[in-house]
Amino acid sequence: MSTGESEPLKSLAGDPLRSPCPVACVLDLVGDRWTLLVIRDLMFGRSRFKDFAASPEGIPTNILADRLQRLLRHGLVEQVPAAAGSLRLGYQLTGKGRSLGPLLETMRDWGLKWEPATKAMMR
Amino acid sequence: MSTGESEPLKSLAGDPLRSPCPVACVLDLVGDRWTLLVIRDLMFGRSRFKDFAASPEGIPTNILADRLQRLLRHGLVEQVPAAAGSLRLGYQLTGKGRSLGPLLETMRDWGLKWEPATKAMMR
DNA sequence: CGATTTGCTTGCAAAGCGCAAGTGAAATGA
DNA sequence: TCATTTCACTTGCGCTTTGCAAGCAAATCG
Repeated sequence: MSTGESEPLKSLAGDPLRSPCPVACVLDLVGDRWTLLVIRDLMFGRSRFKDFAASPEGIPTNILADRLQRLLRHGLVEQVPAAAGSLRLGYQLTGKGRSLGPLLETMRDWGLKWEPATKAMMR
Repeated sequence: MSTGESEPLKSLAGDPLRSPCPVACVLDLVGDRWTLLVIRDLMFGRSRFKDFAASPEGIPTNILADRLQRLLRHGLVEQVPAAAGSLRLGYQLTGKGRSLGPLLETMRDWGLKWEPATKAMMR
């Protein structure tokens, strides 16, 4: 049966997709000025709220809290004990999150090539 | 001589950089929900304002105008006559803009792998 | 314990976004 | 040629998001 109304597409997390385009879908996840910087820090092995907040770009703490929630919701990040026997939780990338590595590398290489004022950090 | 104040880094286009990180620099250029969709359309050979506006994501025309200006300013896009003998102008990618191809492909592949509701278009 | 650090939340002003409507120049067609 | 339509924006407006500062309770440290 058909209603004549087409259902809006839904992402895995339940959010409506703007279109079936995979690029648009990725942008709905990480298409802002901060999210991929947090993921970059996670790739470097950082795991604590304060570590992300201490990065040189200076992400506001309310934005950081929001982005971490969003990454948890979408399964890019998970929470683990911050240290052995600690009550606090830290964050780490899931397989899905880690698989954004090539995307970050591609962005890094493009930035290095076209913006001479930038420099890659090792660690 | 030194003032004790460190100058804020500037991008090629003169905007201040948030940090020397090439990833942060790229995000300052294309880190939003629309810019890379316009570049995607340009990669597909589209060149006119109305073509971008007609894409299924439905970019608002004021945002589109703003993003095209910004892409021009940063040298990712240039203007050319829309047709032979036409007074109107169309847009096309510069070498710098076209070199974002691998980034879009990486995003597309990630989206296809992790969001089953998406589908790549050929042309 | 008391002091400090951490991981947030809240309040607020400013900026950006999204929708709809408007505008003037260019192209089209009769 | 001249009316009509299309195109490429621009404007206005309400809403959301952002960014900064301050506040706060729980966890950790000394």
